[in-house]
Amino acid sequence: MPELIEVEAYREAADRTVGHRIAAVHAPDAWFLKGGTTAEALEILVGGHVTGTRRIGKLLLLDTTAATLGLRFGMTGRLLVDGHVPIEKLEYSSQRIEPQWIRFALGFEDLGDLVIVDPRRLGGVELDPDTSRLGPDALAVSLRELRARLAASRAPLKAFLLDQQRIAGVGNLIADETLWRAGLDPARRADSLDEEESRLLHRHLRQAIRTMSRRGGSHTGDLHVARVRGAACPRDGAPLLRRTIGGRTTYSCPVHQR
DNA sequence: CTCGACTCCTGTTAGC
DNA sequence: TGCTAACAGGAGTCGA
Repeated sequence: MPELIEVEAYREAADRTVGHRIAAVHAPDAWFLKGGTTAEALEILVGGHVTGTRRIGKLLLLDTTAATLGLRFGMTGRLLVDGHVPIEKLEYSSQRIEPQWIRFALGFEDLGDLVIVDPRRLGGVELDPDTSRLGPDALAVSLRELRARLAASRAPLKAFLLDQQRIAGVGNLIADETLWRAGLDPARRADSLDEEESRLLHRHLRQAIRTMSRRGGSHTGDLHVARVRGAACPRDGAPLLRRTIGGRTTYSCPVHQR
């Protein structure tokens, strides 16, 4: 699913639109418009041009001369820009691109469209979204800040990592892969980590994201092949635990994750 | 305030 | 073969 890794690929693709004039807005699905945004309100974008792109966690921001447009992809949202498909394979989503799954599009002068295809409609589009409640991006957070935030949370580690207000960009697959690599039990209270464990979490969060980015997506982790019922830990062969933590299916190794 | 439970969306897949 | 029900998770809301 689109986590930080996929959204960063989307952002790089969206960078093609910088400097191009917005000729049309296509918003056929009112459900997809969030935060009071309407198709009428989106018309203010027409005539302006894109000045830059940003990403905070899983939120992609298109800065334009008229307003900032926030794009969210939920679990099955894909971005197509000028005919390019940044992420070919999206875990848990269909490989096909059906016209009825087009939830939003921008038409550009001298460039193809920017299109959001989202079968399950869990993503959304919002004008000038509030970003003040998002935590630091998972790739940018410092060890000092991570440690401080861990110490302030009694939530299970897994829930801590999934909470976009604490750390932005981590979804279910990055969370499980990171904790598996770090050897930390997803059910551990966040504030129970000592300094060394905090360091491990910080290091493996960055390394896991970097490695999976290089491989091409959040589904390319070493744990991922074992994210099925009854599978064994790829590291030590122990039967993996399958639990619901933080409201999400969580796989972990009872032997090396403590 | 913090945290967990619940809800929404719908294509895919497992199972009868 | 054809159908149903479970499942997937990002994000917001609500209540203890």
